[in-house]
Amino acid sequence: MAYPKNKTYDFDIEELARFAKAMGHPARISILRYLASMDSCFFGDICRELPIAKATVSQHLTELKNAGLIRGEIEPPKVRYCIDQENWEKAHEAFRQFFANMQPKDICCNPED
Amino acid sequence: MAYPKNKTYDFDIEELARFAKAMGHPARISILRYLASMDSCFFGDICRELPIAKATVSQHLTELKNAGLIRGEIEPPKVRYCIDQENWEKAHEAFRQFFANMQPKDICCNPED
DNA sequence: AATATTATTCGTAATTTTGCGAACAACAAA
DNA sequence: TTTGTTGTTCGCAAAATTACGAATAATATT
Repeated sequence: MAYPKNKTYDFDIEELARFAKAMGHPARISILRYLASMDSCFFGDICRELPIAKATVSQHLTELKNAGLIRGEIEPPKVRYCIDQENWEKAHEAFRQFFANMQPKDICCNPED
Repeated sequence: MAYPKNKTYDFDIEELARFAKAMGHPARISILRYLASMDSCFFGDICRELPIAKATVSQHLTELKNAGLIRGEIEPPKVRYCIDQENWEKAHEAFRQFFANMQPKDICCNPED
């Protein structure tokens, strides 16, 4: 049995999957892209960029925070959000390595194509 | 819940989210990494690498196929799987651009850190 | 024809995700 | 104190995800 059937995966794999999962929704990609294009902004600014209710935006922000990709700071009565630089770099590197792993090939599966 | 009809996102954003979502599970990351390390292999080989039932592996493979990241070819009585080179490159480029978009910053949200 | 191998599909269940409006909390302003 | 602004949380519902064993299909072997 090549892989012990104990239902776990290596840390690197779980970490990459966690980052990918956090990015696995267009609203969250939109949020990240928006935040990445500036220093920081308020919840209301993000909300105005998205075609969904504020309650839902708040939920997506929570998921991104839990994944470590963004941070939020209370500035009464507003909340300022920004990219979490450290984990953003971690994610960047994880994806970079993942794709770099691909070996060059001649032909795959389908020689007739 | 599939975004309500009048609430959509740009194609690029949806595409990146779709790739990310497909990568958002450790089993699928494992499969992709395994396939990326070789030319191609059979279902049984993939199955042996994972700590989950074959029915579940089959489901994950279907998701990766639907996302366009892999392909499967029947070679009775086996099925040969491989990375879909074209879409893999598309995904690679999409992630690369996404992370490249980040502007360099001095300090974010938390000057006291 | 009967049997073995390989992988998908079916049926089902538990959990998570996505979404919204309403209610709420915290603070500022009038 | 009352009102307004900002954003989170609550309560709920629909849909998707993840997982497994059993059944099935397709082919090769005996």
